[in-house]
Amino acid sequence: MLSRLFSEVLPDVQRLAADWVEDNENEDKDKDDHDPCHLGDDDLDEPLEGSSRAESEMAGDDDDEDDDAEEEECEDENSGDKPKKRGPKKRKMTAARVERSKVRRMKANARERTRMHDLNSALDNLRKVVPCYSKTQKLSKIETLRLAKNYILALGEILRNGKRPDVVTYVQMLCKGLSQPTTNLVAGCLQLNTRNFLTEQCTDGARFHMPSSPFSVHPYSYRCSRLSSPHYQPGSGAINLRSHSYGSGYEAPYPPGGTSPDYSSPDYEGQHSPPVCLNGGLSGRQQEPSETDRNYHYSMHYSGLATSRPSHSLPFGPSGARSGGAHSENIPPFHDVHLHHDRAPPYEDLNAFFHN
DNA sequence: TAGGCCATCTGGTCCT
DNA sequence: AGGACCAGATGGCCTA
Repeated sequence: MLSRLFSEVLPDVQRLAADWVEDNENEDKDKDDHDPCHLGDDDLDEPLEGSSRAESEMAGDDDDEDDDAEEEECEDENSGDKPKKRGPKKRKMTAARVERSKVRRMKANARERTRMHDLNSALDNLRKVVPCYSKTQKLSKIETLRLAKNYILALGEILRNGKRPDVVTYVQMLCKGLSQPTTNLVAGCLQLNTRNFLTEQCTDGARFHMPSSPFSVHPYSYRCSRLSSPHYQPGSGAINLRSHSYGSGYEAPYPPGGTSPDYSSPDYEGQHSPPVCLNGGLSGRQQEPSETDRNYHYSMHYSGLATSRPSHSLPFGPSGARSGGAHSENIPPFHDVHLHHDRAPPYEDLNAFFHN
């Protein structure tokens, strides 16, 4: 791959290098006739000089002897009346050296690209395991990290308390510090009307009570691979998401404290069949849904999504209450308001969530 | 058009 | 010495 890249680019690099050297030499003649070994201010090769040989060998460079000869010549001229400078010798930028430098830089660039691709790949994997996964409308990197952090804290809080929070509490925990679009997205994924949600947040400060969710959705009624769990009673008070017109591109979060997605289960359709739908009121980096997406899109409407209230005004903003862990003093108490899930989640299930 | 997000390039630093 | 990692700069794309 790299070798192919080099073979494709090398001729251009050589040509560019030759041009560059030619230009440089012309400039040198204009302003530095007295110093044939002058290196311009834009001599970017200096810090990378150390690795030149290995890479020149890689590039099949045969000009090293010439380079050395030129260096010697250069040093001889320097050894005149000027005092000798310590440290590494300044080397003249020959065409071969410029070429090697560019090859080195290209290799470094390729590595950096690969590294960033790996990083992005890891971020994609993270997006798949945090709430609201979407193939078409990805969370930004920073929002993914924030949501992941909140998700971990929320799950930890559930573990600690042994109780499941109501959906509003859960969403609020997830949305701490998130941008407005992401907050909308998360709330939408939980099928929560964000108008109520946000109003509740802002009128009740860091502590809040359970609002009446317009959908009466229990947070643990998301698609769950372990519906056979004795603790789960499908269709009992919670929206059966399976009967929904899935496909907004969003993946609901796994039931917090409930069950883990069983990727091996045929029931679990992974990230490809999101459970809830939004109406496009998200203001984030949205892409036009594909025709396929539209087929199962927008079955719900969140009229309150386009609120102009900045996210940082929310009581759970970055400077506001924090959740989870030892810094949970502002965590609202969890409420169990749904009849069919009003018992603490079995810890086996919780553990299964982390070890699926 | 401004702002957000992203990919890429680049040079510096640190580590093995 | 070479690679990994990092942060700054830059330009493109998209959306409000």
